[in-house]
Amino acid sequence: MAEDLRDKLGAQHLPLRDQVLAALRTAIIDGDYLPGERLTEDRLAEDFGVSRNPVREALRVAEAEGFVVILPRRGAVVASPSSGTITDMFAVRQRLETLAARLAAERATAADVASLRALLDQGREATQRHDLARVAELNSTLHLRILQISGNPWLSSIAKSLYLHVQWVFRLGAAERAPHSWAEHIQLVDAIESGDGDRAERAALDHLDAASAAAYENAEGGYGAR
Amino acid sequence: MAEDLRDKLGAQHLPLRDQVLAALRTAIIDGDYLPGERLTEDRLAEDFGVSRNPVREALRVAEAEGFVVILPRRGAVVASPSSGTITDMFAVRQRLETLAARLAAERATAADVASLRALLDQGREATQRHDLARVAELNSTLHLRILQISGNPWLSSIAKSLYLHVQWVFRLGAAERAPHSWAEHIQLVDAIESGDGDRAERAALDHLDAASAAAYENAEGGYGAR
DNA sequence: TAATTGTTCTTCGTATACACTTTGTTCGGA
DNA sequence: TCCGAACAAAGTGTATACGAAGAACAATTA
Repeated sequence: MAEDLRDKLGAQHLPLRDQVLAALRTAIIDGDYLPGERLTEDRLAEDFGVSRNPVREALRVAEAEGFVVILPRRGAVVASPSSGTITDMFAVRQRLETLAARLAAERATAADVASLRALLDQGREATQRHDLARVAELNSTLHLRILQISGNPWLSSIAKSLYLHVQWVFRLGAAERAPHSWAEHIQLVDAIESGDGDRAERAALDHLDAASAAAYENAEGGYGAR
Repeated sequence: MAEDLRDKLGAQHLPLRDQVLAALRTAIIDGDYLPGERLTEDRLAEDFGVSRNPVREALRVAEAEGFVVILPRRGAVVASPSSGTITDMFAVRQRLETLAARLAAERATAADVASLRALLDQGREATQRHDLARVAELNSTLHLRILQISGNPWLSSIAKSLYLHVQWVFRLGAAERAPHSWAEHIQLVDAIESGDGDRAERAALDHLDAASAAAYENAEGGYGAR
């Protein structure tokens, strides 16, 4: 990689607040900070080894993204995704990801399709190796890639954020449903390659239906306010 | 999300950062700060009469919302909505607002419908008085109200943010197309009242098509990168 | 027991300091 | 005149300290 060169030129010293935000997000998604848990500024500052300022800025963005709730004069707590919001999230995702699939089908170049197929291959391989973590990672990458191919930045950024939340909820509910979702992925990529928007949309819909059904199986008795 | 908690506890404080954020948003939407304009922290702090901290926190959120772009070590500039993003925004809005209309139709109570009708009446009245500002305001309120009735917080917050951006782009492109949009609004509310999701979705679609067509008429020669 | 008071924790906002980048300017030399 | 390097200015990024005020909880009192 030529990145070491750029590092030397000091081009991108990404601000502490962004590192903190990223760390905070993954900590929440990974369940290191559990829903309802209190996140005082001092504590986070200490956890991440920075001063309070970057922490505060990261918290504001995390609030805007829905990962934490900030109570005036009382500070931040990790948000509690209720089973209600799962339904809501999937309803929105359905509209958004079907659109993404359609746009991707209409705009995908040969190179785009090739990159999707490559991910599919890696996914099949990882599934055979029972490398669940890798499968989940590839799953994300595939979805994000489709969003990117759709070429609509709004769609992309909104769906990306939703997708993170879905991951979060999934992990809280323990199981990842990875194994059988790859068949649907193949359908989806086939449809995108065909350039048929309707077909791509239908494939995305099937995929989401299955995903939301799986989410509900996991969700039984998992969430609840506290 | 957890709004019920909120208004119970930290009643009516309204942190400065939120006031600054609101002021910043409206300043940008109203064109007081023009796209590409540089927003130094000191300047904003002075404009709003606060210190740098609240300003910084507001800026981070404004960045997450897409109103400003923050260049590392160089500060914030007002974002430049290009004509490309208008198409993208309307594509997403179409998916989202049709969903909102459907959900609203399925869930609206008699009181909900009444509040929509009240807005409609006020809108008709304001139109007769040629009070354009008021008409635009009622227009927003109506849409936001429908989102609220949909009962899906994700949908609501995402669409709300998109809606703000649409307003922004509209104002930059000068004209507001308020006058003839009320007929469509009436159709929409009628459909919601009927409880027929399909019909409501169709009405929302018609409305958006008209709006996006109007946006394009305005947009001709309006935007352009700088 | 119920109400009141006090203490403590923590956020919120202000102020200040300083390192480091980026940008703009000036000035000497070809 | 033009070029480039040294220098100065502006502004962000981060840390730290401090006072004010709200909220929670414990202690005290009626």
